[in-house]
Amino acid sequence: MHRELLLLGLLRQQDMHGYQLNEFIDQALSACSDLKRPTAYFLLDKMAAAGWIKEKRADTSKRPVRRVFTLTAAGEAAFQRLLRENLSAWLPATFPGDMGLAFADALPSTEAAALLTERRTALRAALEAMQKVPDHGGTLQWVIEHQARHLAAELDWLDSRLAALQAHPTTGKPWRPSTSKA
Amino acid sequence: MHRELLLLGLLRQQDMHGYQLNEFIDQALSACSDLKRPTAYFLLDKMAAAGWIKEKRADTSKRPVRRVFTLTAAGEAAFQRLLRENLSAWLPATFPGDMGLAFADALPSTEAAALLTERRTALRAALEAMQKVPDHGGTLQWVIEHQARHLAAELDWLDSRLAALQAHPTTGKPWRPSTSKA
DNA sequence: TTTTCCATGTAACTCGTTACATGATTTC
DNA sequence: GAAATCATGTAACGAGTTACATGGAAAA
Repeated sequence: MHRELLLLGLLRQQDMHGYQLNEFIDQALSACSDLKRPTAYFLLDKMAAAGWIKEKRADTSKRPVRRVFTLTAAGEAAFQRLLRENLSAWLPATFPGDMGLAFADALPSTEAAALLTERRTALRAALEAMQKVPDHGGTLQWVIEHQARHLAAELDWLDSRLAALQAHPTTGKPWRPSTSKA
Repeated sequence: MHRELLLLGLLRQQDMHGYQLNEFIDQALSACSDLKRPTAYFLLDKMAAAGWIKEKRADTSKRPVRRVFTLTAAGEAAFQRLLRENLSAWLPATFPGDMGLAFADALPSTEAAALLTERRTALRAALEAMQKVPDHGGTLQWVIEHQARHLAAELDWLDSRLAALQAHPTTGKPWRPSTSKA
């Protein structure tokens, strides 16, 4: 649903064609969405069929004939609905890196520490990259701040883990999946 | 990849059949994975075909004939590889709730505040639910702590946003997607 | 005896991605 | 004239989910 919200939100502010949308998402919104080109075209077609947006073919002087999309009244209504839905709900983030953590005690703690240090390096790089994203103002900036907070929390957590690993290296005694009945 | 890691990790500690795996994941690991039943069966078949696990049909006294899975040497190697891969990399979390934030300035700030307050309530509920998850010990506990930290950071951030919204209610001037060329 | 639990599976579908294909236009 | 850019699309695939189907055993 949040992909539709993204496209509607952009088109609401300004008529755009597909290529333009993709470019902007890639550049300015890479932190906040990973929408791919074919997916965007697919969704645009779908929303056009649903009557949320309408397209007009423009600029015959330009070759592949740009399809410029405009929000309809129905599209504006859908945007309002999706926006409220998204803002009011809390959707938990998923951390793919957690799976490794759960089984980290399968390794000697020195090796776990070494691997997590690698992870820390990658994390720092991501943090620095984020600080170079240009400010687009408005609540778009909220997203950047939001992510920055989480990255900071992540770094904190990693450091505390690493410190604990070095303070008292555990001897790798893994937990066991204790189901109620053996 | 992290789904395979999960199944391998569990089977490494103890032979189990599909139903058992699903049950455990649902109960103890709901915070850390959303692996569904049919997906688990599918992956088990795939990993059996790849030679990572082997099944033995057990307990003829019980009806649907349990398929008990055991890790092979190749499976152990795969587990080691996947674990190291996962621990050493940093995979960014995705926040589906961010999309609404980006367009929050489409609403009057009082309404945005009201909606975010709803979100806050849901978040608090999630936090309390997490504190009731039983302790399974080992680094499985790391996952719980990790998520708890992020939930706390999220709550912090939400509160700071809400405070800011109430301090100086903005007048809804949305940002615009400024591509380099108009 | 009827319901619930155990334990399996499969078919159809959605969503999203990768990779490929086209063709004109500006730039070197 | 070759290469990069603009702008579109499509085909094929993969992963994952929903919903459905089966049947015996234990419990009510």
